[in-house]
Amino acid sequence: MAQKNRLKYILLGLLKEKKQTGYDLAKSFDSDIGEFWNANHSQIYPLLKRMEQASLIDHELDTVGEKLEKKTYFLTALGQQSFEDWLKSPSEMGGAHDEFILKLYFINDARSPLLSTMISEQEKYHNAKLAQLQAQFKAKFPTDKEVQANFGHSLVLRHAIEREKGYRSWLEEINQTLEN
Amino acid sequence: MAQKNRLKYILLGLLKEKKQTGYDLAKSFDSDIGEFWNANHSQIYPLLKRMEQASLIDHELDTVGEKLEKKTYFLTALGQQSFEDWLKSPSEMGGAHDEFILKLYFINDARSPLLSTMISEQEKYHNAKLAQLQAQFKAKFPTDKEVQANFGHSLVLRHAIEREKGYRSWLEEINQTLEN
DNA sequence: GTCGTCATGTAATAAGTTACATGATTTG
DNA sequence: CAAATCATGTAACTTATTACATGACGAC
Repeated sequence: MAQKNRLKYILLGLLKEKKQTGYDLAKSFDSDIGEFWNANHSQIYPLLKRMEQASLIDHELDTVGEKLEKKTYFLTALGQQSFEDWLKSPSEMGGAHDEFILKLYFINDARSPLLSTMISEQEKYHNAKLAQLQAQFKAKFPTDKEVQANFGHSLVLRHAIEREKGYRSWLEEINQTLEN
Repeated sequence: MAQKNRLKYILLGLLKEKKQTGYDLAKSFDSDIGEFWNANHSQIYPLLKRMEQASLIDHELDTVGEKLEKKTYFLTALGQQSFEDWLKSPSEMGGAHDEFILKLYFINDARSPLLSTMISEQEKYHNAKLAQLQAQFKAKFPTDKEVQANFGHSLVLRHAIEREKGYRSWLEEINQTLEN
């Protein structure tokens, strides 16, 4: 995808919240934001360099132990501005990528023997996912105080939870249709 | 995305349903399947060539009018097999790309003045989208007969509809939270 | 002292977008 | 006869994945 460089803005956003290393940034995609975007360190490190050349970010060198140097990146004024501009720009829609749905699209016979295993595989996955997200929400937002302090984060998690609930009920609906 | 060549399987699936040209295939992404994947003709034409070299598909030349030649592609036995194998393989999860949610993630102050316009922009879009999808469903699947004949298609559309409903109620939920 | 994690990079390849380029046919 | 659509392709570029490569630090 030669897209609109969304990763750049994600990194700016993450760095705006807290100055951190490329390694830290890469880990961010393991939870929360990972529900809606992903990136590997091999994509992040070169991009950070380019962003620094573009004066969007800068870094300081911190030494851990004796030798290990790490680069802690932070936003410049230009980076701040660029990020705000992105937030204000209209959001582009679409881009859902779901391989299971892709497959379903091609199964036009409701009696296909493939359906039952495919669906139960999905149910298993999405049930686990839902449980995991709900646990995550409870852990991160136990009271309203945490929600207030991280409103955006909470909304995104809630969206992921709603998505999974919707997915699950859609799968159930399919099962019911199949039973008739 | 150096992914798992999902487009290849989509093209195989579409060609399995009906032999058609690259141009036709490109148009398929304007509706239905476009809810879950997209591709341009500039990606499709070269891929068709490679798929033909790999003996997954073959083509016949049809002449339209006096001069215009079009290549009508169809599956080979190998292509059939490759497609069936894909259907049977486990589906990989994740890959939702939603720029609006990405932005929300970074708006951690519930009082941000950006929120209201962003949300109403989204409501407008998703309401329109929902209406469009529902109209599409009614047009393509007016009775149970059509659903039976194109079960997979109907499920995918239903999923898109459920997705939009979920999105809408999530946005409403946000509005309610904001009013307090 | 080794195993897991921290930490940073590059290279090769694949996938996807945008722009360039051309020409025929159909519809109004 | 002009505009929309049909039809096919290439080129340049960006984005993303997988694999290769190295080494330090911390905990047990």
